[in-house]
Amino acid sequence: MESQYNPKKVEEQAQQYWQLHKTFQAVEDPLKEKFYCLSMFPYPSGTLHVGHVRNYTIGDVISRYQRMQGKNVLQPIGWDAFGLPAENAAIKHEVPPADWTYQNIAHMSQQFKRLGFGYDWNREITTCKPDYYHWEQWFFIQLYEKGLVYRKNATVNWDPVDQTVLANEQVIDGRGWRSHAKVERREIPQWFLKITAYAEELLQDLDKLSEWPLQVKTMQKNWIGKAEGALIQFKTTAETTENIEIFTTRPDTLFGVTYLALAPEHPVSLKLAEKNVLIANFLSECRNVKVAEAELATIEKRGLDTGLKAINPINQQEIPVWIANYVLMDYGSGAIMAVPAHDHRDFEFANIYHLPIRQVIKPANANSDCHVETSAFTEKGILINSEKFNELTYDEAFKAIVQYLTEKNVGKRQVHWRLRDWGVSRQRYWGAPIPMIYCESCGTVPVPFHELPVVLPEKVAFDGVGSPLKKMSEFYKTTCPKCGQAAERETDTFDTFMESSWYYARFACPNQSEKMFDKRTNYWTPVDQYIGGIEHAILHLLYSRFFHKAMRDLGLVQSDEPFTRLLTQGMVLKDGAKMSKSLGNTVDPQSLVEQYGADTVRLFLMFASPPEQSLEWSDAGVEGAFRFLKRLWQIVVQHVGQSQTELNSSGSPITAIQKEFRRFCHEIIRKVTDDIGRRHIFNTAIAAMMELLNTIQAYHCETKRDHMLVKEALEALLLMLSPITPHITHALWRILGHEDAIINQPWPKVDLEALQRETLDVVVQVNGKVRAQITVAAKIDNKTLEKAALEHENVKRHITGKELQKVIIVPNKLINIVVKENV
RNA sequence: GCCGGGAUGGCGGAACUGGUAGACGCGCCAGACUCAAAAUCUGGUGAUGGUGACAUCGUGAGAGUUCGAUUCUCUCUCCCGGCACCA
Repeated sequence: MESQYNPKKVEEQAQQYWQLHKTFQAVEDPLKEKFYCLSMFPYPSGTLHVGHVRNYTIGDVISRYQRMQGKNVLQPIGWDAFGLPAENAAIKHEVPPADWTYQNIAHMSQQFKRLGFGYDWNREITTCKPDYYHWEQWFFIQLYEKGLVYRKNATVNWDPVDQTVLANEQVIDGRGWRSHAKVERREIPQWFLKITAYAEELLQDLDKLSEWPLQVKTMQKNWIGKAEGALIQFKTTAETTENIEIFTTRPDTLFGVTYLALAPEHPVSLKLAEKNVLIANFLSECRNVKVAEAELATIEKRGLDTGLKAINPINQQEIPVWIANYVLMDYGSGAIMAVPAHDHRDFEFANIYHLPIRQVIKPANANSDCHVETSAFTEKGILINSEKFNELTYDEAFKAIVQYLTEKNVGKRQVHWRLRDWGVSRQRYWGAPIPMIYCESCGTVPVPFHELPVVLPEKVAFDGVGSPLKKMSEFYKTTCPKCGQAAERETDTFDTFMESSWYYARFACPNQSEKMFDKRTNYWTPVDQYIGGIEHAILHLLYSRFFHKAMRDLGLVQSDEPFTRLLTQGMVLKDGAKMSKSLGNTVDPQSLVEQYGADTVRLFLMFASPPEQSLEWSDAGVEGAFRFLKRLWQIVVQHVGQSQTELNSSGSPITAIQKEFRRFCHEIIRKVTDDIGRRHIFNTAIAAMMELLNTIQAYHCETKRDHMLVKEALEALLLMLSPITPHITHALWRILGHEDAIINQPWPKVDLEALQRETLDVVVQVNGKVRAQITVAAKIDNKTLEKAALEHENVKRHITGKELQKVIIVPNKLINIVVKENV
């Protein structure tokens, strides 16, 4: 027996045991309740960072806890291996993206293993390998054949010097990161998935996700953004341009419209620019803004009066038509009716260009502030200055005005979604090839299933100027599957969100080479517990939900939603900023593991803050976790070494101290079970276990019964600690004398009888301030309790000479005596 | 700008459903052990006043509801995440 805690040795031995016994190999067993626990798979960026360790420790703790509850647990791991950083590294180090990626995977796998996570490594997935993206390409074609895929123009950031498309991240202050040239918005044809076909279901089914954090559901709801509104036609005075159609959620403000505003990319804007140099110049200025909503929403509002006039269909008033840089082409029809009195953005714009502001809504109640001279009044209220619609409420006016417009055939009610279809084309090399062929005579033809996968060549020279695929005739030159004539492949690759939208289902059958999924997928899916960063609250989780529903409609999976329960971990920050390589504020978990061992690092990360909160990293405190484990080791070793002959045999009945010790021990089991099992809050569970160890340490062990009680407490402590620090508990369980490994033990049970107590400490307040604490019999009635409280010296001091108003009793906790000064 | 979240001792955090603010840990202070140091152990530790019992103040700022507010409502400040090509 080791008298000193040696983490390295202890951890190697435990890991060897798990490997030898294939402990974490998941086997489908219809007779056992399954539990699929998944942490979002990592991008193989090079080395693990603290955020990774936190994420995967949470998953491992939950997996091991569920295993102790008797579940058949699957916990897989894989690599989200396509992506931009590999291309950057390729340029920097002159190494093909594939080589760099595989090296990183090899290194990070070792780090994972050293941390002792209970993964089924047989199911490892690497998304940049053809056996994975084969089925992504296959699925894409399935969607294409179902009409859920189409091609249209979309705007990208164009670097005019490097002649390449830039990611938003690569545009810094409006300029390309390498060339420093001003980026331009440019339209190019791209492939889209019709996620909007599922908008309604994606919105409705949020209600089914009872075990998702409310904040994530709210964000998704707002992102999908179902808006009831109206589509309204405005005739223009020029005969050459067609009508301008706008979408609004506020048809009740139609009388307040003082101008129309078009997006710079609006067809009418483009048409006007053809004949007008000023407009053309303005449009080209608007092009120097990167493709990001945050960018458009924060730039200085600028506009140009086109000279064109439009007619308000409700009152035939003539209003000017402007082009404005704050109008989004992607939302609604790319044109808006501007109501400066009742919209913040229109108000700001109208003030800059001295456009009229006409109030048509007044507050419904007197409490609201409404001063349209100084700011827009955006609340829903009562109509004024709106002719026959005056005095109507929002709901009445909405109905009446839309009905009027419908009758005149110039408008109609319309449901509008903020959600846009998902553009999946990327003009990059390091991604899954889009399996499409362009034939001059047959048009666009999908690659036949038997020719899949379209394999991405890995041995490439990568210079960063455009995709190497566009220069590789051996890749893009092919023949048309329909007519057999020479044709060309699509050289764009998929958005990497494609790979991460279905990997969770593939983990059930990663070695299935004949089809995307098999019956094992139905056994394991949906994921019971999904864990990942809060930064994925919208995009990744929404895309996965969409894929799951689309897969269901193709008969590939059986459930409606991919992830039953979701835990969104907070960011790991250092010095108040997100830890990232670019900021140079990363902490290397590897050196901590070498210094203290994996258990200490795992324990510290789980103890430092609750999982959903952001974690401010500090080096201090790791030492404290290590001290706790050293102390645990010492106490177990001492307990085992305690000679039985030194102990008095205890024929006497159980003492009050022994009873209280056991009560405390079971109270802790109850709390830790609740914290880990229900609340998923590990820091408080660990705090409780630290209290238990403190209590065990302070307990004087004199009799054989004492020894038994301490043993019971230590065993419970090791079992409860084992999901968090699996290695040290593996060793100490053996030291306590157990033959079977702790990994096979069930979770400890609370003895409800042990929890019973005879006395209670009750707080006594006078007018809400704590004045005393009294110890009373647990079964005390309210009258006796009140009497005891009133008799306490300090309470008396605060109530004598005052009039007793009432007494409030919170059972088993608190009594508040409310008194009033006698006047 | 819009959507979502956060702010509690010197620091990380606790207080779960409106009921003792500061559990647990770090740090710090004192003591024990030691020739000495490290390690370890014991005690103390929100602020102010008081020998003490105790009292007053105190959860980003300001208001409100309540017998009672870190918790609920309103207004504001600062910080973090997302905004569709970072993953």
